[in-house]
Amino acid sequence: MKHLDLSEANLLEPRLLRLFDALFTTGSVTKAAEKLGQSQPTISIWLARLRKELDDPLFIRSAEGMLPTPRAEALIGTARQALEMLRRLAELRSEFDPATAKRRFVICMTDASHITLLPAILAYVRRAAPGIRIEAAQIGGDTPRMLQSGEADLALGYISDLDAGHFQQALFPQDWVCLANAGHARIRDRITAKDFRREAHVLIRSGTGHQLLADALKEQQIVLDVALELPGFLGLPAIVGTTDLIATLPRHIGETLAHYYGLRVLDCPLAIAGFTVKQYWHARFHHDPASQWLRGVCGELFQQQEVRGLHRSGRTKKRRPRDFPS
Amino acid sequence: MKHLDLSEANLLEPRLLRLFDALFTTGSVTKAAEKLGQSQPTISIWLARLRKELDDPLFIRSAEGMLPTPRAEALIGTARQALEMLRRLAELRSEFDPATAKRRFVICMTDASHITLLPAILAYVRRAAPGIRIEAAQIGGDTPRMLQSGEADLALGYISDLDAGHFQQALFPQDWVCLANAGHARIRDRITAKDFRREAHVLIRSGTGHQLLADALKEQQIVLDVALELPGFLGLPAIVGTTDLIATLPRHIGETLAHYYGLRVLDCPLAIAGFTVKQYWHARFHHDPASQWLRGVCGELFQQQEVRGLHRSGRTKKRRPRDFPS
DNA sequence: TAACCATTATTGCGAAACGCAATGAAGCAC
DNA sequence: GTGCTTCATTGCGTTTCGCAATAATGGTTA
Repeated sequence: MKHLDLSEANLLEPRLLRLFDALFTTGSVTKAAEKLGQSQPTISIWLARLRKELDDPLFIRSAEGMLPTPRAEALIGTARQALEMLRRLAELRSEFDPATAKRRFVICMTDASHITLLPAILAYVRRAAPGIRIEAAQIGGDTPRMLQSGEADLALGYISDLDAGHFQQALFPQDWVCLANAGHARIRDRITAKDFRREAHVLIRSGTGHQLLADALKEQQIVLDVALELPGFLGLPAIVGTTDLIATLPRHIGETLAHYYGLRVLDCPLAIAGFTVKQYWHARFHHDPASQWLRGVCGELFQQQEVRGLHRSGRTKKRRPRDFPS
Repeated sequence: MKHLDLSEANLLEPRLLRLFDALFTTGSVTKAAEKLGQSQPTISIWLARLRKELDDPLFIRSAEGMLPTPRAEALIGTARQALEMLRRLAELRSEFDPATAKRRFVICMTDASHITLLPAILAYVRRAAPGIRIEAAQIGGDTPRMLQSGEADLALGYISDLDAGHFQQALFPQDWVCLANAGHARIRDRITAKDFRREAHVLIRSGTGHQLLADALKEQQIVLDVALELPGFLGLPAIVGTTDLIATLPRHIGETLAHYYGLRVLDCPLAIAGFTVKQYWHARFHHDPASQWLRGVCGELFQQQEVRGLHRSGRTKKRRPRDFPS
């Protein structure tokens, strides 16, 4: 053993504390052995070690049994306190009871999720965990750092190239749909590729899929007639519902908006890469009961059967990502 | 290992507490290893053990180093308290400062010692340990039990057949002298065996040596003219100083009384077994600093050069009595 | 005083645990 | 993809452990 700071040497091990307590209580090495589940010779050796470490005989043999010395009497109180502290440490459990807990969860998500996911989360939480508050934060380049630091508890959406130290769980896949005015003059039950090129369009310049749509258009050398670009989804339903403009969106947000605003949902004629909406959290919180509960809720609400399971981010080679190290 | 009460299992050893603290502080297994004086692989193994015992990863590797989990943050306070308690236990020293201590010492002794020993003890203690109170108790058959229980701290005198578990230290030897009136009509500078038989005597029916004197008289078939028997020493000087009675006493008490009351000290013509005055204490208190101080004082005051050393009571065979077991 | 009993202390040994050099794996920068 | 730092794992010599067997101790009894 390398050199130790002397003030750090010779702290009593729990078994010696237990011995001290048992011997003080019983006055017998034999009885203490029984109490501690060891043999009598073993306990005699432990006593020798305890005597050496405390530099005192501690207990003296007599007709009445092993009697404590003044030093044993002086130390027993502190020894028992130390034992109690160690027991407390062993017994401390992390628990999270949604019915009674009071705390705030910060969930990073896109604007679209405010419409597609947040209402269901909120409804669930208000019913099952009245003391819980939800805060939505913008998903973006800062999201991984926020997850690691604990500023954010969860991220919902699609994050490419997430670095190590995070877990992710697939919720549901996304392909693409077109929205049109229910009373559109030319587009009835389906939209052809020719229609798609001819009609005027409204685009959303934000959100996860925006870049995927742009990539697909470029790749297929299609130039759309973009009559309107919006920074978010706020005015979109009103625009599509009162004009003949076409909107191309991920299915989930598209079907949701169509449902609420009486719009028509059409299969998108353009081949656009799909993606999977996932939930992400940092490995620090993997075992945290509160974190486990929250992502359990989201899993229950949004996960489809065919995407069950979870993944650890980052490169992995031979071995599967571990629940935790060692 | 035999079956243990499950609630007693898995208390953290001090080295794991130290690791927890060091890792929380440094955020690095390598730095924690340096701090704890172990190699990095060793500390990594300890961390694995800590993780298993607390059922949590505790620290997650990141670019910023090893970051604590919520469970680590929840437990670190209690872990540090436990460490502090163990350090306090290790650092607790028994000390006794005569200049400041306030307590009572009970010393068992004979009546004679009230005259021969107690004044010197009292004078010393009042000067060197003003907060100390001395209580004299009667030495007798109950003395060993009182020493063991702590009711008495020390015994001064001669105890035959003291059982195991006690220490003893010789102070001074005792032989016998005769006291006579300084103006005695017939006894001048010496008393012959003939004088001894002819003269009238005063006897003390108590004290350590009384039985030894009786044994010697019986053994030598001498019948003394006992004009007076006293239960104690209280009236003895007045009797011897105003009559022609002879008193036969152990030398120390004899010379002390002669000095105070102007009596004549004569070598005793009768062969009486001598004995050694000792101090006795129980093994429970052997290392107690307060007990050590008190018997150091008595040793300093009363011990003569030729009787230095100490003995453990009770039968011993092959090995010398141990300072303490093991 | 010797024998006996219960309890504590010690010895010798097979088994278990430990610490670390060497090396693999992980995370990140270039 | 390479290189660097740090954490995790492996294999092995060394140390420590628990206990059966037994010695020693303290006290009682005949």
